[in-house]
Amino acid sequence: MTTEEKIITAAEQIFMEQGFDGARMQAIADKAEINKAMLHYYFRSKDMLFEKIFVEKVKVLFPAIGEQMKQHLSFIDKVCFFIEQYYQILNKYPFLPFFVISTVNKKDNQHFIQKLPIDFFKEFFLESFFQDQAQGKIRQVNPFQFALSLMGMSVFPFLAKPALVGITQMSDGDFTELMNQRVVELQTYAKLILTP
Amino acid sequence: MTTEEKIITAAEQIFMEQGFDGARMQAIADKAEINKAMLHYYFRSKDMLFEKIFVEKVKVLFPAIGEQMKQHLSFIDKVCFFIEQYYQILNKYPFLPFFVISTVNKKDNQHFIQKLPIDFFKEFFLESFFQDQAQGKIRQVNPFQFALSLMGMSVFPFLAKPALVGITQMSDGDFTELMNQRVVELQTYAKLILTP
DNA sequence: TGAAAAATTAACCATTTGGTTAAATCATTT
DNA sequence: AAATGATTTAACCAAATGGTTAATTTTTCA
Repeated sequence: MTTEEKIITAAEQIFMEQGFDGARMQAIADKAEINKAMLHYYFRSKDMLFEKIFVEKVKVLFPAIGEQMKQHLSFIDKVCFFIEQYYQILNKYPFLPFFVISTVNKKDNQHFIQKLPIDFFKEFFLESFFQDQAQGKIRQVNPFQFALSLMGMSVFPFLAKPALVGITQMSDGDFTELMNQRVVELQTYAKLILTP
Repeated sequence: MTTEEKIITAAEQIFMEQGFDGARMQAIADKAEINKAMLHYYFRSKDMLFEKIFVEKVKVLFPAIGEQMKQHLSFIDKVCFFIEQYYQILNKYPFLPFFVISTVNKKDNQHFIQKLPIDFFKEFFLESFFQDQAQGKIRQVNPFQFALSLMGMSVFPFLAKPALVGITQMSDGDFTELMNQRVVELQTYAKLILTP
């Protein structure tokens, strides 16, 4: 493992746990087991290190599942496929949604918003939606509202995970189990909402 | 306006915008137009000031709409009423969900999790759910999953507001308009999901 | 092998930050 | 008005933080 990789791995953890403001360069250095000066040697500044991590992580959260989506013909199929794929990612990186949301929610972070890769929304979601709706294959719902709902339902348990786990006393395994059940539950909801 | 009120008002804004770590005591003092020492005179420390704000704001986000809910007989009615009431609160305090989520998501904040008033979930949500489900008035969905979905659909647009506004170039008025439309959209979704 | 380049370290620095303090001002009561 | 207590201020402080630097070690390669 190179020093650069050690730094990135450590920075990911610290930034995800503590956020940009809460993260300390020394803490990253400690976790990476390197001298603090190396952080600046490789990434110049805290801002640049953070941006590196953010850009990388955002690619994971807005994945390139567009290609695979083409296989699924109807809009409803696409949505169900999305839920399934997305929960694999979320289960793997449960802190990602909060990391992205909290970065984007800070003032003067318009800069990071532009970095969000959202093309696939127009390309696969909207296009397919209107096509199927014109054919009467899905109900007259507002596609934008539906997209927000789909994202919200998917992502919210992960945003609220610490609260959920804290309140219900469930283990990490319990949570994963709940999220696995959730895939088919959300697919059912989507079908109920969309099927005319 | 007393000094204490000035402080609270200023602290609310700064903490909501910047989070605990990002907030500066000096910034709060400046916004309140008072001397920084007053903050400690009235609230002792940054932690105690923050806690004061958090506890207060959390009461707003988990409102006492339980009483009014009794009027609504069926579970579906209750859910629709909840959506309507909740969006009034969210439109008024759009940054609250992020504030609470981001506080709770930080390590070592188990302490704040205990402060979340969630009794009304068991009291009004679960109880009514099982009652109506036993009578076959609602579909066989998992109440916990449904609650998570309902919260997620409701709250997510506000969590993602900066990104949404940034990407779509919509104005604040556009956003509010979208959220107003959203009330009936979500009520429709809830009915479609729950009605057998 | 040996010199140049890259990587690493320890010590250091300027600034910021939450918090304190002692003195000053204002309000209240007698 | 004088004494008392509450409120407010400016100056200050120690600790922490992001960042730098000069020297040292390791790697590269002619």
